[in-house]
Amino acid sequence: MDTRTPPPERSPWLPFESRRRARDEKREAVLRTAVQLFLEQGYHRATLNEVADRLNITKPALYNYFRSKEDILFECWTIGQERVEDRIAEIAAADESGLVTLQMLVRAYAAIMASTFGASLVRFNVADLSEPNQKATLAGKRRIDRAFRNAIKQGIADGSVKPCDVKLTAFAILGALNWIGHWYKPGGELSPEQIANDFASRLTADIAKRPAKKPAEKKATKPVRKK
Amino acid sequence: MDTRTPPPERSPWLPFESRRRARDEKREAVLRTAVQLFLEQGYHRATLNEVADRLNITKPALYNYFRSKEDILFECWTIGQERVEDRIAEIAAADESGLVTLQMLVRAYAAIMASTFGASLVRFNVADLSEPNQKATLAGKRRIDRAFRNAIKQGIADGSVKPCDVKLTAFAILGALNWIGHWYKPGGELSPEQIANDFASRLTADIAKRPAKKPAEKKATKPVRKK
Amino acid sequence: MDTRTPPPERSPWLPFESRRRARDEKREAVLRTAVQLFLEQGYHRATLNEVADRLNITKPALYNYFRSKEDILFECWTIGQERVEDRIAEIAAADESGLVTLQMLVRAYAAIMASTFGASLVRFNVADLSEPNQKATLAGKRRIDRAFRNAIKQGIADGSVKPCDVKLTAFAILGALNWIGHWYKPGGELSPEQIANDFASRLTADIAKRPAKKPAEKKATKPVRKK
Amino acid sequence: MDTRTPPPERSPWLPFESRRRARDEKREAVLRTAVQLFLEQGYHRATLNEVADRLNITKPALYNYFRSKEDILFECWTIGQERVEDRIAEIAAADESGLVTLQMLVRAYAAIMASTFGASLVRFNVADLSEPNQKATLAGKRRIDRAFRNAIKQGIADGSVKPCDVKLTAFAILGALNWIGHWYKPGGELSPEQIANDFASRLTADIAKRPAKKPAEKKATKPVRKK
DNA sequence: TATGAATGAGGATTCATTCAT
DNA sequence: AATGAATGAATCCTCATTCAT
Repeated sequence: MDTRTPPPERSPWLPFESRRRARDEKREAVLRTAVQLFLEQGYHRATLNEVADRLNITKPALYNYFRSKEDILFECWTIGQERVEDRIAEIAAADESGLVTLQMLVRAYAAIMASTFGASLVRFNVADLSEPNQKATLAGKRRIDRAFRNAIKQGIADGSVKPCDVKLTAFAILGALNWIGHWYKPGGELSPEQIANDFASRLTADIAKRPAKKPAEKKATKPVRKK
Repeated sequence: MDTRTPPPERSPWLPFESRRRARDEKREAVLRTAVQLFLEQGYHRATLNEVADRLNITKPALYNYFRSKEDILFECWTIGQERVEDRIAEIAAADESGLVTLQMLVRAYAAIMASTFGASLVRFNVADLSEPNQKATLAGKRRIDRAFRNAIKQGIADGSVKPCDVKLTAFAILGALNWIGHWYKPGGELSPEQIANDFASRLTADIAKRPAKKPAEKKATKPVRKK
Repeated sequence: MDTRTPPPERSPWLPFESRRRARDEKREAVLRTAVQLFLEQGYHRATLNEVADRLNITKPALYNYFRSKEDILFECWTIGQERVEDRIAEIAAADESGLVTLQMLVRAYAAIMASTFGASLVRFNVADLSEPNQKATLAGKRRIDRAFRNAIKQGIADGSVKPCDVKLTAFAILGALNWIGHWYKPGGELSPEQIANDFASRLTADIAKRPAKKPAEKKATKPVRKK
Repeated sequence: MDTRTPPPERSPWLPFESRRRARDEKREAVLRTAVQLFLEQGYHRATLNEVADRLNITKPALYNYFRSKEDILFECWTIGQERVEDRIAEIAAADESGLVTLQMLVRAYAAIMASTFGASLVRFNVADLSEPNQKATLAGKRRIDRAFRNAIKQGIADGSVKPCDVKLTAFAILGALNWIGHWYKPGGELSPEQIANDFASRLTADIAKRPAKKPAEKKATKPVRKK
């Protein structure tokens, strides 16, 4: 409907490229709108009609980009999940001490929880996904869990974290973090970064061997002995 | 099921009483079944037919006890909420120090979160309630928030709690607690009481002025070194 | 249901009689309440529960007096119909001229239309009755029609009425009368009797041979030549 | 669906136009079917399934054209009402004497009553409409009433009508007319036009100052002095 | 790619009616 | 005679999804 009459001197790939890009942009727009609506009203109350309306398109048009409503739901969840996993990978690559790693995880995860796609991780209902997608979801959740638990275990091993029940500790920390997805409203007193920094120290205070004073903003600089 | 064969000296009210009791028992049975199903499948996927089936009655029979599906949802929520508020009132009446009060709140709330009606407090979607019921729900949530914040404030005032950001502290604690409603499965390694006791000390460790001895479930034992 | 343990000194008939009377009174009360409600809300919108509520009894109690909702509807209609037929018979027995008979019919029918049971004759929907009852209803309507047409025919024959299309004349008169059942509200400016008298002359004015001066209130005194 | 192969000189709007037209035609088809069914069985007994069946579509398809069953009911009523009001406006514009105006109203209204949409005006139950629609309905009925009353009043004023009780006269006339909606069956001996003409003279005979001899068919030719 | 129209599946709700007490 | 509880049948309506254009 657009790039008709492509100027002959341009590579024939460009229109294709730009077309793909346009398509991806529209896909994303749908997801952004949908995740917003799902969070506002819940997955079931939100209708595809409403999603389409907000985008000034019609309902069937959505099916050019997604196979089903559930597909949209799952992709929203996936985006959040990928963001988390990317950060986890980055942090793992930093190869810091257990405590510092944990603090970095907390900070990163807190920030994500304050975003729409992040909140979708904890506010969507797994039961609304198809069986295969449920599995993927649960696997993802487990990976996050594992990242936190591993950091704690490592911390205990490297002496940066006091011995403690790893599972419960991880649950407590993740619970506090996930809750952000429920109470955080953009435009409040605290920015996501402030919350993230506060939680990074707060949630690790009781298990840090050396009273982990506010870990630095951008980087956990505290020279806790590297593993 | 009841006082059939009424001895002649019994009050003529008994049949009435027993009928009322039977009715209340049935109401409760419906709520127990419904809350279970709602937690398993989510409010929208769960159908009244399924609720009725599990109770070996027919769908319209439910309407003898509840006005609508939403009514059932709200009553489930109400039961959980009342349990919490009852405990809050009891704890407030105990008139302990801020820290101890907070620890008692944590312990009580954690235990409730590990029950079905408790979990419904955090796993149901407020958007699924009618406007007036939404208001009631939010008011209830606020009262819980306030109870925790007040305990923290009081603790700061009476010196049992370190100065801290009251709001964020409460959010962190409540988040860890609410998360129990998502991960706790009956029959796991830890009993609700164990979780409750663990969290009571864990979640207050970093803000307790004097090494929060593991507040006794029966007794506070662990001499955790002061900071 | 029966005369168990009849008090020995009283006639065994009296309790039975009075019981039957009580029963009949209740039946009538149900009908009065029902017809009222049916007229207010329409047969389908009116529920038996509401009928029962207004009588301070419960819904199943109604089934002691009637076999079904439709039964109630039909009996309401029957009462109205009987009232009409009784008057028709009386008037026929008076053996007056065609015109006078017609005027008497109009007056009588108008008054009935201004009553609840009368209005039910024209405001209930025949389609809501069972097949046999529909037949009875239609037969009744036909008898009324016939009474009016006969009076007109007779009037033409005896010279008290101008020659005219009998069928259309009857339709016009009955239409005006039936409409009363729709617009008459008790407590208005005009009493049923006033309306009845007015219509008696109004609706016959154009077909009366001799200008039918207001026929007298109690009796159609106008000495139209007797047949 | 049609105008494929658009001749280049045709407006590009045609496909749109034709689609809109198709839509309107379908809407109308639904209304025609529905009004028929509602008249046959009554609004409540008639189900949307049956309406859809008669149209060879499925029930939910109806919701492309109407918001609810009641919406359909109301639109049926509206069509009838508009037909009446259009004729009223035309007749008012003719600016004839009161008597002639009245006769024109009677003739027009009688003809409409013999149509399905006209009959729906008097055979549907106002109580089946939503509150706002009830108001609209009643307002419409009042406008019709007023048209008739005004004609009578004007007739009295201009001397073409004998002094009389305006309200009762209008009731009598409208009653006779409305009754047509109940008894008229297409295919009977009399055509709607015949009925209309008959009633036009019949219902005004008793109040016409100069014995209104059969007012002419197309036009009230009787040289009643123009106002 | 986008749309209007249509569909199938399902779900909550209402209500007359019955039954055991 | 009356009641509370239960039922079965039905109906409206919603919505994700598909299809022809």
